[in-house]
Amino acid sequence: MATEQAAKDAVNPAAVSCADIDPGECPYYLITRVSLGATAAMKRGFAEAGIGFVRPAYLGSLMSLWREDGLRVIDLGRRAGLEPSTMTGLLDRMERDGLVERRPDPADRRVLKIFLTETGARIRQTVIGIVDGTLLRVLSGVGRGEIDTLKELLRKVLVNVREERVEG
Amino acid sequence: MATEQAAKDAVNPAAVSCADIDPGECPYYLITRVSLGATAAMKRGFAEAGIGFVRPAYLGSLMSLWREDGLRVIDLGRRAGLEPSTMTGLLDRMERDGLVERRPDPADRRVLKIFLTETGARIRQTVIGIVDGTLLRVLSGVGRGEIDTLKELLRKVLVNVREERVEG
DNA sequence: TCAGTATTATACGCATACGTAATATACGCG
DNA sequence: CGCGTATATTACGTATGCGTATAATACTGA
Repeated sequence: MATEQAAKDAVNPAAVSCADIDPGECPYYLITRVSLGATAAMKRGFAEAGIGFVRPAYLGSLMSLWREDGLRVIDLGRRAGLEPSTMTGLLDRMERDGLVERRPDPADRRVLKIFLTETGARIRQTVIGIVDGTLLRVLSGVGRGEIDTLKELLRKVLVNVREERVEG
Repeated sequence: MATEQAAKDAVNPAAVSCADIDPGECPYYLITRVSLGATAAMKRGFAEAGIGFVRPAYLGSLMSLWREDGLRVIDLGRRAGLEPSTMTGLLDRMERDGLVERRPDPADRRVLKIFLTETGARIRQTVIGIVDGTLLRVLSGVGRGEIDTLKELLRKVLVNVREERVEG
């Protein structure tokens, strides 16, 4: 029956409950610690490659700019998944570190367009290599199919948390 | 053959590469955004339940103290997965918000033991209910077996990033 | 005993992220 | 045209986390 199938596939409270208070069993604990640990691994990867001025937080913006240079602050934030107010400080640091520069848009004086510097453009392949290498290490022992599953599940959760935000 | 099996199970670079620069395909992007989104959802859950003074960052420490009250700062940090220097500020805020208190240990004057206040102990069931409820929403549409898979994969990754840290 | 080392917690500076408020500019409608 | 609204960005305060340095205390071996 459809009902039985639905019940079978439904979330089982026991599978997500943190009532027994074992961090290793709490998805929230796992996600946040993995996120912190992966960020630390990225930071170390950049430092060891001699480009410690590239911070993990820059990745979303750099990736977006490598794909399309000269984006507005707000569009860059949308693609990186960050609030506009977060972008200000981030871009301050990226500018300080010589990766991007802000240029006014003559067509709309409210707008600043973000452009890669020569350095920001040049490090592209190096950075991608470090990100991929770090992911290989962090995901070592996880099979290819499992990685696809992981990505699929995380994408689903990401949709849920974004809807949460909108509803509120 | 063992070799063929190993090759089959090995991480496929194509599965983790961020070279095509699509955030939705990059596990690092997914993990960090899900972590931020889940934390925001927890924060909202507490606020809506009228206990906004409970912050998501307190969860690891609260869970540990509900299990065993009177832990030292360093042991609390180990269980919550946080550095000692991070614990100082966290405990400052938890103390300010009336959830815990520091008490000297007569047996070792370097040590401060952390105890739940009456409030900190009383909110236990409420907090666990909100955490579980938030996880149910965030994981809605994800089947029970998938959640177990997700947890298993995250635990494996967590081990990897912790080894990374030690080796460095 | 006491000199050297280890442990515990904190202090401080920095990075990263959010929300709210303020500022400057653009746009739409009468 | 000009007024009210919308948009883009920044400013500011706060939370959360790390690393390094420091202070106080404990331990250990000669």
